[in-house]
Amino acid sequence: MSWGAPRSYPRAILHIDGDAFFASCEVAKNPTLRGKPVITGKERGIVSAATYEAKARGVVRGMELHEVRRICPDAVILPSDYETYSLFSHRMYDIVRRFTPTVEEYGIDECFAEITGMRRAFHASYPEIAAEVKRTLEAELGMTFSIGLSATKVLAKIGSKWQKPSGLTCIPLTEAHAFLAKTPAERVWGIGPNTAALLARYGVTTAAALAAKDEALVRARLTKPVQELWHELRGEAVLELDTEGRQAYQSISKTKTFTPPSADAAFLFSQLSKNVENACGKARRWELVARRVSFFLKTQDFRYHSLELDLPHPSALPQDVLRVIEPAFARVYRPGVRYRTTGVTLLSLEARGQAQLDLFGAVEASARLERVLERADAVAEKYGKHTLFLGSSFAAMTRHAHEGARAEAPTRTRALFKGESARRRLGIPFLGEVG
DNA sequence: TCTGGGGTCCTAGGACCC
DNA sequence: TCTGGGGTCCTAGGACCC
Repeated sequence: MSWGAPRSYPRAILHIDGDAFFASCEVAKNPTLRGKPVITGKERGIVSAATYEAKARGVVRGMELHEVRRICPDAVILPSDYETYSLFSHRMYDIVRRFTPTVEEYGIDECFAEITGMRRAFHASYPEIAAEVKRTLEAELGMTFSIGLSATKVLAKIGSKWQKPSGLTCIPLTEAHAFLAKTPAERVWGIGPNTAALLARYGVTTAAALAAKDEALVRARLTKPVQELWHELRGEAVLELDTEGRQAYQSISKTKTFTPPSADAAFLFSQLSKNVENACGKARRWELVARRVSFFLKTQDFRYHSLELDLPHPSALPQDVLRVIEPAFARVYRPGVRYRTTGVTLLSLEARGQAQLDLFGAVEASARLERVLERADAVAEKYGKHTLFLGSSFAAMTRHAHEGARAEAPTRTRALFKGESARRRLGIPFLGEVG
């Protein structure tokens, strides 16, 4: 800024981050846990979140639970309770919105908030407002938060990470350089391992070095996301807060990793079929239909092989999606190659009601199926998710199925019903009879 | 964190079309 | 038919985030 010294806060943006959020929610929910090493993730067998008491004993994210029990025998290990975490998350957003309407919900445990121009209203400086937000959150939610205050989102993010837990780090532009000099490039929001490696080739290993780079070089050699970071690190806000929240999903995906990896076509297709069923179920819950679908197989060495396809008409029915994937499967699958993960993504989503009619009545035919699926969804809700599934998903539902399954082209999608008595009671036909 | 699941956005190159 | 240039659209894959 050649025209003068930078103002401390041309914009005032907070980044607010819940400390050890899932574990903290458990403590807030059950105060007798306070002060104890508490861990969530029991259902996965690895640590999802750990309180600072647990971290002090050497527990880290991703650690296996038997290891946790060895190094910290008195750890309280709990299953994840996402409904509670989501509730606390919304309470956090609502509290912050009492201070400013400009709040971006970003992840379950964090948000951005802009308080530019609000000093007069609060009769307080920006750091004082930030401190009051922090105090209020902690008093009302019973957990601690780490907050960063600066002129851009990227700088505020650096601030909230600066001191954890329960930190309040203010980075006025007049002092930004000292912070950036101590921030490794790869710790900047938006710089991952690949970009960090690229920057290192230009001699850039700290945030300060990136901010100091010549604009011409940045424009010519670096990607748009990095160019935006360059502006943000220099105190020029180019990433605006998104206060709209999620209007709709851009895509819905379901993936599954299995061990050991498999080269069995029938098994892999049945995994994809299950992915399709799950993704379609989510789409129907959101009353969305997809125009396109992509699926992938991931090899043992983490290479993706994928294909993106049009659906004949917008749909959230697994049968419609599988009819498109089935003939394309062979274009992706290579015999003899072992795959570790399958995945399906529904794309070009739109609200269910606005699906256009096509000339051949496919929509009407689907509508009949849809009614059946609605009943099936009701069964799932009542009796559990795996009561009812497509015949093509069968191998995936059966333990060790791939060891015995034959590697031949997947058969037509046919329904299979496990809970015969429940089916009769609810008057649900076999899916295959209807399709 | 040698690697789980669910997302978003960007980009390079090919196809297609004047 | 060859040559050239340039635009748009599509898609596979990359990169990053929580």
